[in-house]
Amino acid sequence: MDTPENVEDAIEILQQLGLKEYEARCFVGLARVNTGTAKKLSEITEVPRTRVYDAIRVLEAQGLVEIQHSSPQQFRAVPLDEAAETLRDQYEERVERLHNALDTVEIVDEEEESPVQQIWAISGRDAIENRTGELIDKATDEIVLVVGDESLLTEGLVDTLNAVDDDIDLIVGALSESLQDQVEAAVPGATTFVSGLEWLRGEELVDDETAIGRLLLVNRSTILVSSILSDSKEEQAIFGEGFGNGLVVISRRLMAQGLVPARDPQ
Amino acid sequence: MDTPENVEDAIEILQQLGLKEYEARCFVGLARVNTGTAKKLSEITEVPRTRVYDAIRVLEAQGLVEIQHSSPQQFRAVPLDEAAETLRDQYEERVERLHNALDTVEIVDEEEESPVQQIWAISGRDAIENRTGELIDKATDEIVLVVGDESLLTEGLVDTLNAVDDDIDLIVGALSESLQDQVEAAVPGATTFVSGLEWLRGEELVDDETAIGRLLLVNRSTILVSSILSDSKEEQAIFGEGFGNGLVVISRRLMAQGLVPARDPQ
DNA sequence: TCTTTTGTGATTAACTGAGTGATAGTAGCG
DNA sequence: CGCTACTATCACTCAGTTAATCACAAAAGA
Repeated sequence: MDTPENVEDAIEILQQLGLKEYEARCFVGLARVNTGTAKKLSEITEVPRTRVYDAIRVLEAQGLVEIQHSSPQQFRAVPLDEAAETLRDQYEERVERLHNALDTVEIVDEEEESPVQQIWAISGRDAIENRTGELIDKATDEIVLVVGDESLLTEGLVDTLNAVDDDIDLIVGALSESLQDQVEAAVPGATTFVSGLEWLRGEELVDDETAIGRLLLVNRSTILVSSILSDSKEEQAIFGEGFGNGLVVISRRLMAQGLVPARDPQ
Repeated sequence: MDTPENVEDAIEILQQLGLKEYEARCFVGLARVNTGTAKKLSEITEVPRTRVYDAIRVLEAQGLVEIQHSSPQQFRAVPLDEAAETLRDQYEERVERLHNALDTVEIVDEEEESPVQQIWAISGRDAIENRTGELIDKATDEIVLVVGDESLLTEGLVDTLNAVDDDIDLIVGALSESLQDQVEAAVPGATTFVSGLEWLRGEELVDDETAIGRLLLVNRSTILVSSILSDSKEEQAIFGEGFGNGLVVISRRLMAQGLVPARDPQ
């Protein structure tokens, strides 16, 4: 009995959302019993009974739990949808306040530098997807995108691609035919092709623990390449701007090797 | 110089969003300078230089910062909108995973109890507003709402009220004429009135430090009363269901005293 | 009245994060 | 080259927080 898989998951997620361990355990406990006393909760959640009260109070203050002030006190969790909504509201408020606070100070000192060879690293699926979207939105001439994994072809990405202006060349590659089919179906406006990316093998650019993620070249001058660590599944990317950028050299090589149906190799 | 008002605010908010102090300081620092080295950041943010690297790495892993692996390393913050979007994505993912995890276990034991006199307490503006919305959505016959403060008449509440079915009596009271006017303008379908809520004075129900928040009676059987602590501005509510509920007795009293244009007192 | 349960507060232990110093690797410069 | 200054990483201390346990008073039930 006790602590099924998902219960532990839920507790962990709640902690990521900012709750303490006891608070998370108590909330999950309440989500399982509709209503309960400190004693009952303590038994279910393995939280010391005397600490349940504190945890519940915090949860109550956050609007996640209701308290019935009888003796013994009864507790119950707010319905999950409501709780999620409350957390979301809280989050949105904070982001907005952050936005306001930073907007008013971002005006700062500093003389400009003009570095030439900038290559930046970013991590995280969400961040990379957002950056991909930004770059696509800002394209004026040409977009070359190679998608390395099915899971990267998200709804958001598809929407972004379909919103691309007609007079921009949109070329989307895939690592397999099935992926290509998916791309073709989802993004009718794109020219698609299949690329094995064999050029990556035999190079020291990528080792066995790394799978190709995505590859984006915008206007021949901005490029983003990502990989997915096979163990952690985390996505990492490097990103370069400027025509003279070293990364762009790599992209030229891609062209030269016929990876991409280049139309005008310089 | 150093640490303008808003910078401190931003740092605090970022911490609420889950960042550590150093991480928050570094992010805000980067938001101010576009690009910087550890040394520069250390000067701006007052974070020990040797700790900047750790903080930045964490930020990078979360997709909030980009790193240029040169020597010296260069850091820069992801554009604010992008960062906010990334944080939002992260949040949504977590809530969804939480949803999934709890949905599959919420099926739990427990025999039912049938308590009669349940009065529950909930706290927090967002939570109470959500609960208010839920109750209004579920109304079938009558909604009586008294809004005690202008700040509570939020966009969300207005939308909820305007979505109420036509054949449900919707009666909205306000504490002042100006508030009433606002209500009338925002919710054309409602019958409005002004109530001074003087009945509260002279009772021991509310002390000087507490202002009336909202008062909601749905179908004559579910009631929610909230107050706003004048010092902390925190909203607290009590909430009762069931016709025989003691709170409903209070609502009858409201009716009897003509607070609400009752149509059928008993 | 007595016993059990319930709620609160105090106390300790374990941990995490803030702050500091030591050290190895890297640039620049004579 | 070889020096110095700087950069990046690591190891460590100290403080504040959180987890965990205990002691005790108030309340409930017998």
